[in-house]
Amino acid sequence: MDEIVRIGREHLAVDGAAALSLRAVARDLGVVSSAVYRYVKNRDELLTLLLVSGYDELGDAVDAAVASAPTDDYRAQFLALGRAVRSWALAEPATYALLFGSPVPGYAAPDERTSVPGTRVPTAMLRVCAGALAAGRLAVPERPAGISPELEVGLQGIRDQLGLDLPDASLARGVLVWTSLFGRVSFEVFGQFGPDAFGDPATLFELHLAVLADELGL
Amino acid sequence: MDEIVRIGREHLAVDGAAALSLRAVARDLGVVSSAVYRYVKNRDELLTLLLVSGYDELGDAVDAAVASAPTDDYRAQFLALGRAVRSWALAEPATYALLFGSPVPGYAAPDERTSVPGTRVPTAMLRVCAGALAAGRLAVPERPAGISPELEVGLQGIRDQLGLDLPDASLARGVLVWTSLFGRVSFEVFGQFGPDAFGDPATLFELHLAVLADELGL
DNA sequence: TGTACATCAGTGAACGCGCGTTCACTGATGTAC
DNA sequence: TGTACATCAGTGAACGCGCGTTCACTGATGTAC
Repeated sequence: MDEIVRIGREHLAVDGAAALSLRAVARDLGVVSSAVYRYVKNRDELLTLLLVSGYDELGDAVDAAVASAPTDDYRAQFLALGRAVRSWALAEPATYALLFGSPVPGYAAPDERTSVPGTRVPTAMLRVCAGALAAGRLAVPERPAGISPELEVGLQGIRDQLGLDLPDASLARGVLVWTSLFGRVSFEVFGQFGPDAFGDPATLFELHLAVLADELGL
Repeated sequence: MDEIVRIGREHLAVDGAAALSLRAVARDLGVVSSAVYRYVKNRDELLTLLLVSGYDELGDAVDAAVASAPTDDYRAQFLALGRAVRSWALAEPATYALLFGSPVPGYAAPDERTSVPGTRVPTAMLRVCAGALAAGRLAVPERPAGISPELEVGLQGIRDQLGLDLPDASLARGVLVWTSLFGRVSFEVFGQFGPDAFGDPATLFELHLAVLADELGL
């Protein structure tokens, strides 16, 4: 039942991921704790369910945002993506923390169930870049000198996995912009900016997003 | 006793911050659990102690790295800072997670004890920029159009607090680079890059750091 | 040099709590003939 | 239309666990005279 997932997500917000308790979910479900075991194998599986549900919700929000921008305006698509990430994170801070905060101790996400939904955002971002490249609208940075053979293989891995044909320099930039975006959002969501938060975080975010778009070559 | 802090940090590594237990620390200390209360008021205070100890260790590492770069090479100072952050994070992933991961549920860090050590890294970074500016070696970006009055006040707050005279455009960039650096490091430390990690994360980090230095105007 | 006393580190028992997980079970609902 | 049976959702008791925190206490160490 996705009632379990819904309530689980609520509990994430109150207790945090590490303290997520099957018993508490059962309580809110109005059911005895052992009943939950009919639907969920154990606590780890509940976490996995929440993880996947979160990744999918974020992925949907991002895809919708990108799709709502003009098809030939790649910079606008990236800006929409960035805003969607921030909005969703601020709306769902607890689930965001589960996905992008510190790992839950003692829990390892099963790759086979999380890796696809977990890469939807970077995939969408690089697809925007690939679209811009195809349209001759991507500024490809000069190839940096220090690319090692191992790194070349790694970047090729991304290309193969996504089926996108971006040059190494753009891919490397893409990874930096991806992590920068989430770093920027995490600091805001997790309160690292301190109590004042620079007065106007939304405006500051717009400034930052524009810099990231430049950096990507859009 | 800083024996408590030492053991507490070890436990962070095994159990994570949310599951940090006074009893477990006492056990490793070879002492009955109630004995710890002679030194620490309660669990929250232990967390605060660990937080401050972590911030200070990171701050020391960063300051030392910056100081070891040539005084007139501001870009080298920034690169040293970035490498120090990454090295320390990889060496102390659990403490790093306490400082920069998801907030511990039910625990709010007391501002009066954490705000000073907590701002050492961004302070050091902006000091490098200020040095470069004074030496005429900082490329100040064009002032972005969208700076709101509230944001202007917020940026002025940073200037006042740090006693550094950097233009708004550089400060805004500084905040982005700061969050980007930690975002990039967090993804690597928290395993968000997936099992392969792009083949050669150290080289990729160097590439990224160079881009961030450019972005800062160094 | 010796005695009286205060300080202090650590003890051990106890409190009440919530947790994950297992197990044999009840009773309602649906299906087959 | 009616009966027999299988399926299935949920029950409730129990297990053993570790936790934070309080409390009255012991015994060693240090200080004052």
